[in-house]
Amino acid sequence: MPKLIDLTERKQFIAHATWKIMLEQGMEGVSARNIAKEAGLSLGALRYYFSTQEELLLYAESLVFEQLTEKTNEIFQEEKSPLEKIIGVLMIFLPSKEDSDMEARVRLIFKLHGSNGRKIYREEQDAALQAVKNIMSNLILLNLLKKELDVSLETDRLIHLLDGMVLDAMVRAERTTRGQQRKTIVHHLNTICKEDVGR
Amino acid sequence: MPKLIDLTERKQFIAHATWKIMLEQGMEGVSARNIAKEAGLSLGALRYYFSTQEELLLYAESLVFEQLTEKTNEIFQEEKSPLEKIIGVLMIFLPSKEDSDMEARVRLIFKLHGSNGRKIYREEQDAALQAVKNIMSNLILLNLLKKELDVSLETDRLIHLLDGMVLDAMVRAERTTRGQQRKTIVHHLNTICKEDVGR
DNA sequence: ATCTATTTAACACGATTGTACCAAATGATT
DNA sequence: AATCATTTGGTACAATCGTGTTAAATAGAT
Repeated sequence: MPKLIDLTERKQFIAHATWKIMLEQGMEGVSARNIAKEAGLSLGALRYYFSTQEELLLYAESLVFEQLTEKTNEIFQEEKSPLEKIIGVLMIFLPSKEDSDMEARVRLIFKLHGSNGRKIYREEQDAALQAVKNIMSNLILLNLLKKELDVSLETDRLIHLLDGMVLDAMVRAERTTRGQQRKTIVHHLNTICKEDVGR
Repeated sequence: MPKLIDLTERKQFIAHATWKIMLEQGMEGVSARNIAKEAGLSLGALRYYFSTQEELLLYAESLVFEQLTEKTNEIFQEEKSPLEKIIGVLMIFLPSKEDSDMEARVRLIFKLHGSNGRKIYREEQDAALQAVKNIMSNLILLNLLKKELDVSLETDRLIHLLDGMVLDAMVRAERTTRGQQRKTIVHHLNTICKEDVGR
């Protein structure tokens, strides 16, 4: 009796429409009507999947984490050198005009949005922070990190650099290229690693 | 016949009320009524100083630049070592729970807000970017910068680090201390400077 | 064909939005 | 004391907001 519509697939579709509005109009534009229009649904249909706006936003935010984490895991499973994997993972969180994925941009909007109101920032829900922590652990295990470094300080510095680059890419969309981003990342890794990071 | 109310002082007061709302409720909370209530004014009074909401926002944004630039100039005129000045300037752009100034936080909100719609990001209106550029110039003139470095890349890396730290301070307000911020800044400067940066 | 879960459409409600207009109040100048 | 530009408070409007309710339409399983 259930219809053939995959419920989670539909919810994801709506969440993606929400992301698009967040990117084009900011949080001010996130209204049930705007989202319904963007998704090509009626108000009632939207309300069928998400009974309240807060529920929709929570889902849209958790989906960012899920998709970014999945991308990260995929890269880690590829067959490359450890450093190439690390670079690849970091690039996931950097948006550019060359790729149309929204996760990286939306992550930053949600991160800043959390600073308002009473909603608290949950570190374990920040895919980028978790990825950076993993990367730092790997660098230690591989004995690639310069010995005298303060690991927690370097972790912070890397996540801050990442967030700053995302903000820059969003603000200067057309002027930022993937190559420049990679160059910056590689250079930063070189300053904290013993051996020369590839390329 | 003009009344004794200083017009620009009044406009600044309203702009500061706007900042407060931006910090507490985000851009979604920025409405004429909210601002009027926060400033203790009536709708009509608010409209007397700013005939339109866009005009108010433009003024509030330009005021961020003005006040941050003024703070920067003040530090540069103090009698300290060049490196202490540089550190002091960078700290201006880092908010913390210890200081109640809003400029640094509001700057980031405006910067991200500019990514929506067709409003373009103007580099020369980003007080932090201008400060970092000045700092890099000074480092070169003082011959403190490591020679092999790519200056424009290091400029980017520093502004990105700064923006990332601001975002972090806003999101993890209570957990970030001024000392940690200074430590991070000093460490980063040490990685790009020849001599040891003080303290 | 019938049943049932899913999906859509349409409308109503109170609240809030930006903008606008106007009468009253204010205070320095005459 | 009289004058008048400046400043303020109050009200009004059309539009949009989130939410809720209702009935109709749809489509797959039986």
